[in-house]
Amino acid sequence: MFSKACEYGIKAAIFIATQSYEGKRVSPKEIAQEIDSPQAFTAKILQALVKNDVVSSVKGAYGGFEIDRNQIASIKLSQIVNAIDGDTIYNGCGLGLHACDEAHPCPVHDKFKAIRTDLKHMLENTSLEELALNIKSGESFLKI
Amino acid sequence: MFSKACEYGIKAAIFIATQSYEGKRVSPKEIAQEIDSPQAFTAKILQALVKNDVVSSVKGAYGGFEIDRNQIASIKLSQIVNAIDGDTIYNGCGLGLHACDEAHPCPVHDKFKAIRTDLKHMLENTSLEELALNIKSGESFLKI
DNA sequence: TATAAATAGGATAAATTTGTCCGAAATAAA
DNA sequence: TTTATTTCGGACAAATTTATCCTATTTATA
Repeated sequence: MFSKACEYGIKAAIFIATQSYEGKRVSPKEIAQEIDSPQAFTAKILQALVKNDVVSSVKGAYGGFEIDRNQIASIKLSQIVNAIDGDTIYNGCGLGLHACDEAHPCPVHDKFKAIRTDLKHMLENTSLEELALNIKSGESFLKI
Repeated sequence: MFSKACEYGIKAAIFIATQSYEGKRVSPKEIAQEIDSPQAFTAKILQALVKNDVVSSVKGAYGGFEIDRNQIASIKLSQIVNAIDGDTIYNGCGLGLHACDEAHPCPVHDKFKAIRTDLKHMLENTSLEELALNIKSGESFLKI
């Protein structure tokens, strides 16, 4: 569904959020351990999240990655997915046609429409807050 | 959503079905032209569809690919997707966790569940017949 | 100011997916 | 039986994604 990079990005953002609630900045090393991902690759993905204003970074000693506590609730899954994979998952054609639309649909256009709309809606209405709180409460997990 | 190979496979199967209704066998060359795909790569994908009993092939002169007219209605999209991409799209974990289930869910487990179930249901209930008939009637298109 | 710690970012490598090429095997027709 | 045609299948190549490594830059603290 999503690229590996996007999976790591989502998990990283959730972990950073949980730590930011406690006023802690985290390093790519900690993040990679916590979400079971390759460290250097994760660091690259974090750069993309910083550029797209999903997380913020502080360079130098005592630096690290964090998310403004007051913004966690307003950050949606769609922002993270967009930052890394773009919007082709829920906007592109299911069969890869370049110009697929209502007037010129691919064979599965209508069939996919509902599913993609649901997916889009879900991504746009799922906040980092609820995902992070579920992790903190032990209801869900970032690895294994 | 699907791999390029899977997109080509779905379109190829639809085209073969339309031609099989008219008793015509088709070559990878014709298929590739009709669905706008790389010919040799398409031929490889056709082999996978043959192995998984989605289409049948006839070797030698006057050979080609075809689908038994009486089976077109009973072949579902899910068979094609399974033959090429496997079932990870609607069975694997949305965040790539190896052992994600109800008891040990990833943060998006429940959010994805409905969407993936819908996707699975759609793929299992969409027949090659309806897709091929829509192409024949000009309601949908395989390229551009 | 010097030092240590941390992210940024470019270069590179490995793995996977996508795509090509060519000879072997099969088959219909002359 | 020979020939032309066609799929099969293995080897190879290109492109993309995933992953690593190293240096530059930034910054808090001593």
